Amino acid sequence: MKLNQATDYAFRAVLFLSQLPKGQLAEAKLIAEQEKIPIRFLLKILRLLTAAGIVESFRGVSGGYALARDPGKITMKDVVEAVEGPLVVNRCLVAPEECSKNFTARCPLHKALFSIQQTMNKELANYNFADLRTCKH
Amino acid sequence: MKLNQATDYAFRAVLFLSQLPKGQLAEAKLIAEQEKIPIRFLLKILRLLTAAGIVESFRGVSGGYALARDPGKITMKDVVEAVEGPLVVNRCLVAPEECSKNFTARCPLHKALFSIQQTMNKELANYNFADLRTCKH
DNA sequence: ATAAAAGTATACTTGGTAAGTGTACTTTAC
DNA sequence: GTAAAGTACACTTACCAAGTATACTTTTAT
Repeated sequence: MKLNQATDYAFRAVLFLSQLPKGQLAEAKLIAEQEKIPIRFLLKILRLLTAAGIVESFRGVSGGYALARDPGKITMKDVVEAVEGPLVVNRCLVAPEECSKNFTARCPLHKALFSIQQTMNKELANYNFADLRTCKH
Repeated sequence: MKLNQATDYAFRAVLFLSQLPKGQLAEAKLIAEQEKIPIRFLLKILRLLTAAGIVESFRGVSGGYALARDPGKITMKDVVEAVEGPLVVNRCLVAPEECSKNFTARCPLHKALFSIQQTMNKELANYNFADLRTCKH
């Protein structure tokens, strides 16, 4: 029940970009150094964030990365989903055939876990990077 | 960000025991069959639950397992912690030296993740097995 | 007393996945 | 046209989740 390391790095990278003046790019190398993230691993993560439309990448000399939209419009949930895919608290929630009892909707555990997952998603969606940047919350 | 399979099995085993008349034992073999859990794996999980004081074990012929206390006093959080240990949403929350920025308390991400973890714990503690047994919630 | 039915202890296996690397390629500014 | 950026994808390594094996102990019934 833990977020993975890539997600943690992604949080830091997005927070870093949130702190830049609007429109300014940062190269992967700079982010990696500042946030102490292995560069090649960061590049991979940045591609996930780009694919998800959270950051924008610019190739070529003096290229780099910037947020693709206002940091107030980027939540921790967005970042988690970009890196790990949708949150799944228990495999029975996504694969009923994995459920040893498989009567999904009638299983009280299933219902409880689903509700817990919803809470988790709501909570993650509560934090946006404009607030995080300025240490609100 | 997923609970592991052992925890899922533990939920089912505890729910099963919650449904027994008070004081009645069930052998591991019966639980395993009913809940479709590999027996040797279940035995291992039952030992964790026993060590945590959630179930009570009785050895010898006509031994078995029973809840160690009222199902209303056993929450999903208790079970998760018995099997996986305390919930840790991000490793920086438990190992500041793992945090690439390591100024723990001042890191806005740290604060956010900690608060999310707290919410998660509260939510898990909200579900007890007396309610789950009767499909409340 | 002893055999059978239960749980206990501990070590092992296996497969998958997290985390990180390597090599080769493409785009763009100068 | 070359150097500085990002891209693509394959590979490695190590750990850990999930499950299995072997040997042991406790208890009850006969």
